[in-house]
Amino acid sequence: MKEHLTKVCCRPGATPQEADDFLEHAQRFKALSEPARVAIVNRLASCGESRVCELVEVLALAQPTVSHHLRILREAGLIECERHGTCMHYRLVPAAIDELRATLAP
Amino acid sequence: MKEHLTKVCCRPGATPQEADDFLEHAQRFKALSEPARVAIVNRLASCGESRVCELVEVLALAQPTVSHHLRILREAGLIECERHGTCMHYRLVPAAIDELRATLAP
DNA sequence: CTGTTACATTCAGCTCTGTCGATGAAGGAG
DNA sequence: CTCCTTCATCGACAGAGCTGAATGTAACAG
Repeated sequence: MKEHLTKVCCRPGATPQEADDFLEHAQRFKALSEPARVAIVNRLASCGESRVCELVEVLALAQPTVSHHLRILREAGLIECERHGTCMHYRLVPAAIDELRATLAP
Repeated sequence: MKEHLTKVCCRPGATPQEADDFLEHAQRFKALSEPARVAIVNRLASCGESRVCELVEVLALAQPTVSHHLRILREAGLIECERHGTCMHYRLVPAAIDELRATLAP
């Protein structure tokens, strides 16, 4: 798939670098392509930090499902976590959100 | 799924309206969750307009596949089209891109 | 040590989605 | 009218992704 997108623009210099960018940007957007994950990001943006058990209660989803979504957001670099005793505290990575918004700029 | 996301934030006023927003935002992001569609948007942003046959050549994908992606972007409101003889001319809807970027604002 | 709490991972079922060949529809060209 | 070009739609298949029960892991209490 990736190598199919190597000559995408009018200008001659458009090549494999752009294909990588398209793939990377798509992966970032895919992390936000699920309502539950948008809700998690919204919650973290509002409250600053949340534990997993709080998100489970708020989203009304099973705990493994929430952990799955948190993993996807974490691997996309949009959120990060830190242990506090037995609890995991999740929070946004503002720079990643800014970067994602920048990819939509004209 | 939608009704699961009705009590997502700390503040008491967070309710079904937010659930709808999460679903709507997720659908917009999903439209950009595929490298081919990111490439299409990038192409239209660079060139202003493109015909389908041009996109087929540039993306190296089958014509039904390209039409499929164009349909998803069109139904998401991110692009629009117009007939010119036997050709369809596709272009971006800048307002939709702006709105999408606004949903990532703090 | 044992037990408990909080979370991650594994596994299996199911749905959704990307892909493309075949076909259909619409608009010129002759 | 017929033929050709351009694009949309249909149908089928394979792969990806969401979901949750069961299980594993880490940290703390006693």
